[in-house]
Parts: sequence; C-alpha cells; structure tokens
Amino acid sequence: MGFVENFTSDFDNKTPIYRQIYRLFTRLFARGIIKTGERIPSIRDMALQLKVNANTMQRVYQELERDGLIHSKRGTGYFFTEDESMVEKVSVKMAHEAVSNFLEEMYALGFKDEQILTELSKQIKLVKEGDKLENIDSN
Amino acid sequence: MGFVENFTSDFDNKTPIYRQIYRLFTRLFARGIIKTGERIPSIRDMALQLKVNANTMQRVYQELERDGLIHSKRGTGYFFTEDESMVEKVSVKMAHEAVSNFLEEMYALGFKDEQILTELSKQIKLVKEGDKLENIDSN
DNA sequence: ATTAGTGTACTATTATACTAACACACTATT
DNA sequence: AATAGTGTGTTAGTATAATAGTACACTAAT
Repeated sequence: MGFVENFTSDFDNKTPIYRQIYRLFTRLFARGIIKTGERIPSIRDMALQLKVNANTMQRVYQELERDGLIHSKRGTGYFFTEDESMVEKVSVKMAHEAVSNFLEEMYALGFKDEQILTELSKQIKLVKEGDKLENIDSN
Repeated sequence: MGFVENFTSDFDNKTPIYRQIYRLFTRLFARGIIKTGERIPSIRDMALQLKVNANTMQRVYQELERDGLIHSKRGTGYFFTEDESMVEKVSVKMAHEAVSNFLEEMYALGFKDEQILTELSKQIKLVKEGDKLENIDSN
C-alpha cells in the first residue's frame, strides 16, 4: 500500500465526507505520491481504513473516475490514470484554485495586496518557528 | 439599507446556503460596512432579497446571535453588536483562518514557502492586469 | 472447478438542509 | 384601538448525505 498510513479519518461536519475524501486523493495525485497506472486500494479496503461506509467510498471513486483521474477494471480494482501529464495538471489546477479562493476571501475582507502578502509572510514565519520547536522536541 | 445592493444570490451547491449567507454577513461586519449598533434587515426582508426561505434566514441570524455578532429585539429587529472591538476581532479572526486554510492546502499539495509566495504574487499580478482592462473598458 | 477479492447495483433507514405555509406575541406608528 | 412589521415557533414535505446490508458478475489465484 504505502501511502495509506498517512490517512486520517477525522472529518469536519461542514463538508460532505465523500468530498473530503475526494480532495484527499487529489492531493495524493498532485504530490505524485500515487504513481500513474498504480492500483489504489479497493473500495472495501478504503472504507474500512477511513471508517466510512463502502457506498461513500464508491461515490468518491465514481467521481474521481468521472473526472478522468482513475479508472476501474471490473473484478480487479481501481487504477490511477496512465496519462503522465495528469499529475502536473491536477497540481496546477488545485494550486490555482487555492490561490484564487484565498485572494477572493482576503479581498472580500477588505485587505489590499501588500497586506495580504504581509499577513501570509507573518503566518509562514510562525509555521517555521513551530517546526523548529518540533525538531527540538524530537531530540 | 445601503449595503444590501451588493448582495448576490447565486450560491454554490457544495456548501449549505445558510453557511454561505453567514459568511456574507461576517464579511460585512469585518469590513465595517455594517456599523456597531446598526439595525440589519429583517428576516423576511433578507429572505426576499436573497431569494431564500425565511426559515433559512432565521437560522443565519440565530447562528450570528449565538456567536455574539448580532442580537434581536423582539418585534423590532436584529442589530449588530454594540461592542466596538468586535469589527477588529472578526476581521482578524477571519483573515487568520483564510491564511491558515490556504497555507495548509498549499503544503498538502507539496508546495514550499517560496513557491507559495511566488504563486500568490503571480496571481495578484493577473488580478491587477484584469482591473486595468476593466478600467479601459469603462472609458 | 473452487474460492477470495473485486466492481457494481440495489433496497432500506436515519439525519440534515431547504422550502413552504402557517400561527402567535411583541413593537411602533398611525 | 387598529394596523403593519417584527421575532419566534410549529408542522409538513422534498432532496441529499451517509449508513447498513444484501446480491450478483467478474477476475485472478489456488
């Protein structure tokens, strides 16, 4: 399996579970953690690991298939697309969406370009400090 | 009324409507468009303007009240809190959430700090170009 | 051939979101 | 006093999300 260990199964109740799991997989695709052509866990397997119903997992895979990211072989399993350019496509698309949503929200809150960059840099610094503390902890 | 003209009533189907409207109001509070102590439109009024059910609007106001942003006077209407510090509080909280969510998503996609800042700056430039074109159009 | 694991497809049930249409108590204005 | 506009509460119906359980056809390995 390999990548499934990192999966967590606590979902927020503000978004449909099947959508959260969908995003989970698109992230794995975007990061190249799942290779093109590679088999992904079966519906029943993932349902058990994520502690959701098999029908919910089926819906996730159905939508991923509808979007051309995976395809099924009846009786065998689901496989990530062989299209080599898909990883780049997914990554670029999702990053662009994230940036767009973020900018839209900050503009809606009345922030200007400079302030947005400032706030972001400030937060990045905090994350870095947090990482340093974690490293100290693990020694 | 004043601020209601900017309201749009097209909601995406991926998030509950009452939550989208909730966010709409928190943005107005954060930007200071609704002043402290000011009366906001009645449930029935807003339901008509946003073309949603009155029960949905009531839920929005109930949750805003639960979070201390507004309070009701029976038979009279709903009013934005008199707490002068609330505008700043809401603004800071929502901006922080936006930044956190954005960073989390970009990290999950495998982006590093420098790349994140680069992508953001790139997108900001595009927005600026778009604004310029709009200005030319309007002449 | 048998078996285990797979995708696929149903039915049924529960909870939530949303709409619809009321009824009632309160407030301000006339 | 009467009226219009308000918050509040209720009942009902529809659609979707999620769970639960079952059944069937296909594939690969034994």
